[in-house]
Amino acid sequence: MSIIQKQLRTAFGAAIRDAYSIDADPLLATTGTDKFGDYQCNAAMAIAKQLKLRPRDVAEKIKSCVDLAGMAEKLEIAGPGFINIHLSSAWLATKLNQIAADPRLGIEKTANPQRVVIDYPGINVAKEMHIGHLRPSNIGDAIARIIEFTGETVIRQNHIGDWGTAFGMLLAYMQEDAGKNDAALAQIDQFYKAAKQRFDSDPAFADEARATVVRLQAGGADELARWRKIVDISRHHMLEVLHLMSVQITQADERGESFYNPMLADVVAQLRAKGVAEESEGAIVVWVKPFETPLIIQKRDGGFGYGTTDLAALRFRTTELKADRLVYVTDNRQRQHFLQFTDAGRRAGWFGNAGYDHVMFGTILGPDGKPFKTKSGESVKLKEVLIEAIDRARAIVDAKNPELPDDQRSAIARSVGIGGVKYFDLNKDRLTDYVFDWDSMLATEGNTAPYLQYAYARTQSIIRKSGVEVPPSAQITLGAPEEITLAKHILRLGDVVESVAKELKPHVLCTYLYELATRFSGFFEACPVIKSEEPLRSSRLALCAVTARTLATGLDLLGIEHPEQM
RNA sequence: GCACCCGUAGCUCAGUUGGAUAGAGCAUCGGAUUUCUAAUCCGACGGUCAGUGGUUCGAGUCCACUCGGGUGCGCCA
Repeated sequence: MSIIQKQLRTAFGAAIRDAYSIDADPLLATTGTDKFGDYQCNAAMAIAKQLKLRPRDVAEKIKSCVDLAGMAEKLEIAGPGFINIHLSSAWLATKLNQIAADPRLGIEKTANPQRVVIDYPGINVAKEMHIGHLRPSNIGDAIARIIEFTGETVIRQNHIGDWGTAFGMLLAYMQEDAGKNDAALAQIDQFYKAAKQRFDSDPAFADEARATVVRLQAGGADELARWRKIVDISRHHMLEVLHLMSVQITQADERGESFYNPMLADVVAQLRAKGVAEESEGAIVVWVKPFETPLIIQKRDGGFGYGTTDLAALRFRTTELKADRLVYVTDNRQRQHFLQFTDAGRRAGWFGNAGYDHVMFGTILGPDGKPFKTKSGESVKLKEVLIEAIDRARAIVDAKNPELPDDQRSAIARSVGIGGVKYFDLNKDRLTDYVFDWDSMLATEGNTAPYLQYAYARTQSIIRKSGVEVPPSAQITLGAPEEITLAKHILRLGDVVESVAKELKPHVLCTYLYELATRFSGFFEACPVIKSEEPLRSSRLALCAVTARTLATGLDLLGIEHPEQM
């Protein structure tokens, strides 16, 4: 929960009630610029309009009624009726000391935890992970961590693509040669492409592929065994890559499309019974308002598609998993499909009271501004990208800090390389497409992971050199402007976390952390710590320690590591 | 044809339920270092917020239309 905003909101809400006997939103906001103070209450204009009074008079009245209990140094009325709030540095210091003593930095867990089902990263089986899996893995993971941190019960669902007609052609292709059955994933990836080519060009093979799907879906023992083998190989690879990029997904989170297969017929039957679905051109479909093409629930040949699976999963999550909130992390290209199947699900009554968020994101582009592909037009393998990130980071570490032991440089390179890729991806609003650019990701200047990690390493360096074993619990006093600026920012973490958990926009947390790092750098330049006399030394050391924990907490929530030294 | 997303500084992007003189970074230029890690900091330059009209105390933000870019749309996922 927030520390500053919540108190201000309560105080101004009460003041408005005292002054006008109405409940109005205090319309609290940060000022954005220091000269207007730290926060502002913008309620006076709205209330003045509602009650037909003069805004400045309303602002005066609110100001005279509000009791901030020492929070503010002064309140000023400006412009048409803004009430600017300048926080008191003594009050800030008190609050900062409170959160410094709290393992969760003063951020309370929610009183009534919700069950939040998060669907990510939705990887397809039988193919190596590629660059397209970076964003759902990364964004979904950050969102899961953040929501979990607020105290909600997070249920991760890795809705892998482990079912469907593609497996028919893959199994049929592999069946042609017994040797292919022991293939590794890299080969299966090749088989998949070859099988698809055969499927498109060879009608006899296509028929065999379709027949194989039917046998698989009917539970044919041989087909099932070979299918399981492919899934196992794929899972091994998937978990390895996700682990390499520090994504918190385990096999226990896996609930693939195949899981829902036994429910699909019932889903269709229910939708027909409820009058949501109808027959059209031999298929069973659901028509959704503005769209000219329907959602197909059952194909003319009797088979089911992903729309049916998504509906089955929706129903499963609200009924069996008892979800209070459903979060889906997918490409924005699936927007229409999500509008369609969620509308169908809503009409069927399968949402219950659960909230719903479709977390969409844009495309990663290559240097040419088109979706990122290799020169030959192949998809870029995610594992290779991650390895290259680590290699590039290693070269930077070697150049900057050659005296560190070899294994430590390797560990730093991993944190910086992976962190650089992840932060670059999280740092922008999700919907913007971006060009994959190594130099920008791994730059040590600007709003990048290495800059944040460096700031953290500096906090640790000071603490290390201070000779104090345990981070000091000394009282923080705020004197220098850089100290006050830093303190104000630290105290905003709760507001930011709350906002990100609600809006599901990790880039807001990135911006917060970047500003935190710049403010720490300003403090670092202007305020000597170790060289200062007591009690200033201990106070500043404690300020470093709480800054460090704030940075570390934020980076943890983004799934980005923070080495002690760089 | 139908639908969705986007358009802000030379470049990459922020801009919280509508709030004050639209902010950062990169690049460019100019400064700071016998350092607590310079993987740093300070300053300068840089804007018809694609356009037009509307809503109101107030619009980058909301509404309508236009232009421009991207994407998705019956039996694949």
